[in-house]
Amino acid sequence: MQRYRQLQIKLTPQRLAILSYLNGNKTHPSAEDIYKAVKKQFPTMSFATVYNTLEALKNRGGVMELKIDDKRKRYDPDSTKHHHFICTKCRSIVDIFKDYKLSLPDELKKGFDVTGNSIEFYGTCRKCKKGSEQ
Amino acid sequence: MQRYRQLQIKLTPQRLAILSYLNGNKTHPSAEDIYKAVKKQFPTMSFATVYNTLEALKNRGGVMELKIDDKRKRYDPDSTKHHHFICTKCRSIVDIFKDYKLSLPDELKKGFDVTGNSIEFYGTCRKCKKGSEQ
DNA sequence: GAGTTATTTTAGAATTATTCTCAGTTGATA
DNA sequence: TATCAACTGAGAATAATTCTAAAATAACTC
Repeated sequence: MQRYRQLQIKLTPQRLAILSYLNGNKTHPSAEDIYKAVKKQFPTMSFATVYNTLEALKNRGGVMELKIDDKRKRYDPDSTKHHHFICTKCRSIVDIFKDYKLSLPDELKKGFDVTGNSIEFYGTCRKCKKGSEQ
Repeated sequence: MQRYRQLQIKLTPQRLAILSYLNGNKTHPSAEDIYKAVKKQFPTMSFATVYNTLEALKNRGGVMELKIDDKRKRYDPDSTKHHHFICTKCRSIVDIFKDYKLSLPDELKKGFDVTGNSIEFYGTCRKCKKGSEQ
């Protein structure tokens, strides 16, 4: 919870429930996933609160917004630099921790400042591969 | 136009106008951009036609759907393998043609089949960099 | 611990991108 | 040039997200 104090946001019970749901969560949930989970504890929870909290966290680096799903935004509580593998069969998302050193092609090197990059791998995950081999 | 015949879709005047707008277009337009542009020639053009055509093209590899913009889908008529640079100041998107050989970290290598990857670079583009140096 | 205040919560409305519907039209093929 | 599956288009439907404004409250001060 120390971590949350550092966020410098008002710690309401609703926000703590959202933070606790996100903490260590590797499923890359959507706003709706979060809403549904937290609504169990706080039946009056509204989407506005979910989105407000996510916005506040985003601005403070407490969560990353992923544009991986073309239907809805997904959120990743791990804001340390990493990439993603997306299974094209089951749509699951796996974190990839590896520091790829990527530089722009020579003709763009001058003039462009690169501050970061994000890689998405596509393919078949372990589970789906096993499943199809049966 | 030879290229379009190969797509095996019915070539209606509306579709030809969309194809002609997309052909060589490096702006990564949204459905609305396409709609507005083509509506000039075909005032009765509807969004349904734009989306139908994009769907048909997508399925045949004639266009790529980009999840680069968190507000709306963007479309890229260049479906050859390439990556993108997104300027965090002016939001412009620049194509990056370079074949980065990326492999998963060792612990994921077995079990995962990678069929492709997509890289987004973030930073300041040439124009914005120049602008801020004035 | 009580008072103050700026921030947050919430229900519901509003907005926006995308998809759907279905009647009327048309490109492609024979 | 007739046929028909595929396409167009106006508008309605859907779904994710944002906005609104009144009531509630966390955090700060004394």
